[in-house]
Amino acid sequence: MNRYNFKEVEKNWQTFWADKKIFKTKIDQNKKKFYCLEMFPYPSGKIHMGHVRNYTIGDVLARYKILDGYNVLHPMGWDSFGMPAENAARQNNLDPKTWTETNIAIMKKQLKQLGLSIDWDREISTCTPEYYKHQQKFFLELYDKGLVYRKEQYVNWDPVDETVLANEQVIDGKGWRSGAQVERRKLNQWFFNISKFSNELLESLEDLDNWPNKVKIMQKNWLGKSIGCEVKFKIDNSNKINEIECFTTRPDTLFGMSFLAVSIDHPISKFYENNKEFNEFKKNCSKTGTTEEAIANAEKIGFKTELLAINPLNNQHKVPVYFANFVLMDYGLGAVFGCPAHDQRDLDFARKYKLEVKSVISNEINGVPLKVDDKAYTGSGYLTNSSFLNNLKCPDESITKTIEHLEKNKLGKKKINFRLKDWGISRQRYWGCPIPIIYDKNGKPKKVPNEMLPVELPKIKKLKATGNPLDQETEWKNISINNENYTRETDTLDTFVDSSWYFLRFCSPKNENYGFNFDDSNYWMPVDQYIGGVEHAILHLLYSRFFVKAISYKNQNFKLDEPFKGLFTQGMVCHETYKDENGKWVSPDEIDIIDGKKVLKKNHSVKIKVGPTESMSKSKKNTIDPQLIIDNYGADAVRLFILSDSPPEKDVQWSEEGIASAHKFIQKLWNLNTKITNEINKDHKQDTEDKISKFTNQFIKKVTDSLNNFSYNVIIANLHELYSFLFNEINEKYTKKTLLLNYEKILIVMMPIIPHLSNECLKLLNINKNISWPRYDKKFLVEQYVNIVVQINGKKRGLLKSERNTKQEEVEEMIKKEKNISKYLTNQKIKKKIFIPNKLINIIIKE
RNA sequence: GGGCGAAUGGCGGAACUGGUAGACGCGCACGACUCAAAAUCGUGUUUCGCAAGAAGUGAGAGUUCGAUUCUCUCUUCGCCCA
Repeated sequence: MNRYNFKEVEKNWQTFWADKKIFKTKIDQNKKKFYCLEMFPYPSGKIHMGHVRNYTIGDVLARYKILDGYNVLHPMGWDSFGMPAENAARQNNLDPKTWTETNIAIMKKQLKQLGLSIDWDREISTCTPEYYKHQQKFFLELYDKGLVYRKEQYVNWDPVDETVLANEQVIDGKGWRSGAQVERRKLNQWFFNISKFSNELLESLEDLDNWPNKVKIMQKNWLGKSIGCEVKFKIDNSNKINEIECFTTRPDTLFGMSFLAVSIDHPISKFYENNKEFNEFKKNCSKTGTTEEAIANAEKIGFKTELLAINPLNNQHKVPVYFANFVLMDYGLGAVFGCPAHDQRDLDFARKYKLEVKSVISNEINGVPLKVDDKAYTGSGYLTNSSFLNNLKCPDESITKTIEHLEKNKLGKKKINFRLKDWGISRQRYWGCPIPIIYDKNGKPKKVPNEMLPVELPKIKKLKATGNPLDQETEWKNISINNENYTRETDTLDTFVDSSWYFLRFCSPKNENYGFNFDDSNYWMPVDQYIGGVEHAILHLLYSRFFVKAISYKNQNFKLDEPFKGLFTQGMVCHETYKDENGKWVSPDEIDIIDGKKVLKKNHSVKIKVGPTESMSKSKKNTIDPQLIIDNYGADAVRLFILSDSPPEKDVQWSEEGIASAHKFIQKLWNLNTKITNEINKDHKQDTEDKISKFTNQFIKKVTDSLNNFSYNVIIANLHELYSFLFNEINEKYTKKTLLLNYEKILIVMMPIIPHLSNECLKLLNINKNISWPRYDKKFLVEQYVNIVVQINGKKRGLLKSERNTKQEEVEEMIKKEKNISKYLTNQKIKKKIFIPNKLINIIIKE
């Protein structure tokens, strides 16, 4: 028997698909469209197993939909701006562009080796001027719509590297590269007004039925809608400041108030500009990071002013006003009132500054206030100690009633607040999309004129270790328009902007005047199935959703509520971890297995400690290079294995045994094909048609159902069942016609999973007609004989094989004849019988 | 601290709207082929028990004729937010 030469076969098919442009897609109004998109990769060097899994899952779906008669858009591109290129450039003195392009070439070749059904004519790369030109136009479009603005914002500043750090680059308050203590510094930054759409972003989540609930909840929490109240507090003893307005979600605890806290950036801070101690305090505050977590975990500190605020509910009670580090200017109004008894943060603050702690909640009507020591009480109960609010059920009734009272007396108003902040898009980096803004000599920002777009990145010979690279390019930075001198904006856009609209670009990747063509986007959008890692559950997906809403905003030609109709988040690829005697990580390819024990390859006597299975990462050295696997086992084997062991949404454990077994199975299917081809050619006279047709139709149903549920691991199990059925069944039993008819369908069903082998087998059978997804015939799904479970008192006591639709009385007769079952019934009184046709009979007897 | 989810053999996992728990694969054991090994093929493989049988889906309760599936409490783990 000839061995399957996967190298040759896979290469031939990949060449055929590429040369004939089999997966090139055009608009076809007569066909239903299906837009299948996987999150595009960052070109970091070569593909990793995570990519293999992501793109295999997508490819199975795309190929299935093509066969099922859809017009499928399945594109691929490169998220090619970003820090790694800049870091690599700094370390090895390379041009980020060259570095990126080299990586793209390698990874594209690798993706092709996986046999993906990609329309490569639509390939895009976000770092090309052809792409980011349109992004700059979008920026200006949003600028015109009032959705872009500039303001001062705190950033993480690394004083040694003289650069701004992203939150994840700050480790324990220190810069990831320099190790210097990170400071908070204010910089002028550009923002997208995403918070304008907070409510829409929240509400249209409801319509996303094909999104994982988990992701929707994460987005909901991120948006963080809270219903509260803005309350005005009169200031008693100042002739400059009359009142301070606070936002609160718990106005009902006003009678427990013991201080007012405002942000150091609050407008009233201008009255303390010359106060030495206040400036000292401000400086202290800048030592904490900018993340919510850092602020939450930092010690709560305050600066006491001489001001006294009055409780608006009784106009009597006076409390001190503090500047505090835990109040942020961009949440609510930058001012809160503190009720220590019922808020942990306020309690910590009150204990530190020895402020009053007054409990205003009791667990019964007319009860005593709950005692609060070092834990604030935030649960439910009834208001007490609260004058006319006493005995209101809290939190629900008490909050509504308090707000009603405040509104009626013009002391405050109901306010819906979101946690979501505007999206800061300025990055002090080189390898990103330049912001198309220039400044006149007064520093006033102006749009770069349309005819001067794109603002291209200048070539930089050597990136300096410190500072903002574009800021140092004086020749590029200074320009003159109509004899007026201007300086360019030297920040680039957050790379999340690049990926917020690439799915639109795929609809018309070559469109010249605008990022996409409306006819194209109307046909293709929304993405029917988006597939990627759950790590993008919040930011990337939220930003993309915002972008689509922002483009639709005030737009006659383009209306789209949501970019991604369906979302699927796949799990990670994991592998065992290994350590040697010294506790150093060891990679899987440094390991041999001798007598079932894992030992170090170089020195067979050194035993390896096997650690837990964890997601593949370079730092733990437990990565497997897909290239080696493709070379040794072939793409079909890789696809088969990466889908086989776990459901796609869960983590999968990569194992050497697993991939080897997948590879063997490919060989077995090939041998089976040879065997079947021989039988077909023999064209036996007898025909047991029903058996194979029944199997084939059930197989089609199972696989089709599993494809629609993303139960791809079950499909692989079905393939194994298929193999053992055909291998044992086909000998000399079928006519050529029957065998061909069924086998052809089976091969088509296998195509999405293992396209190379299935196509090759079909070719050898000379089947060239139009291939389409087979329909199953329901008549073959109905079994003539069924197994009926016999239970006595709910316990299984036997199985009866009977004809379909056998009546209860007949089943009971059969039971009487079966000694093994009827023995349980002798001399017993039957209380009850439950009969489910074709399934089960349960006989209840008296104990 | 809050939210969400998960828990099934030695391992990964399957089980449609409550109706035969453990499909399929890995591993392991035995057998065939072989001088031998690899490869391949076959048989077996939840636990206890020689067997009949009994127990069994993280633990405990509940609903039901019947619960891996539904409800409640708890434990452990994972993810997200703080």
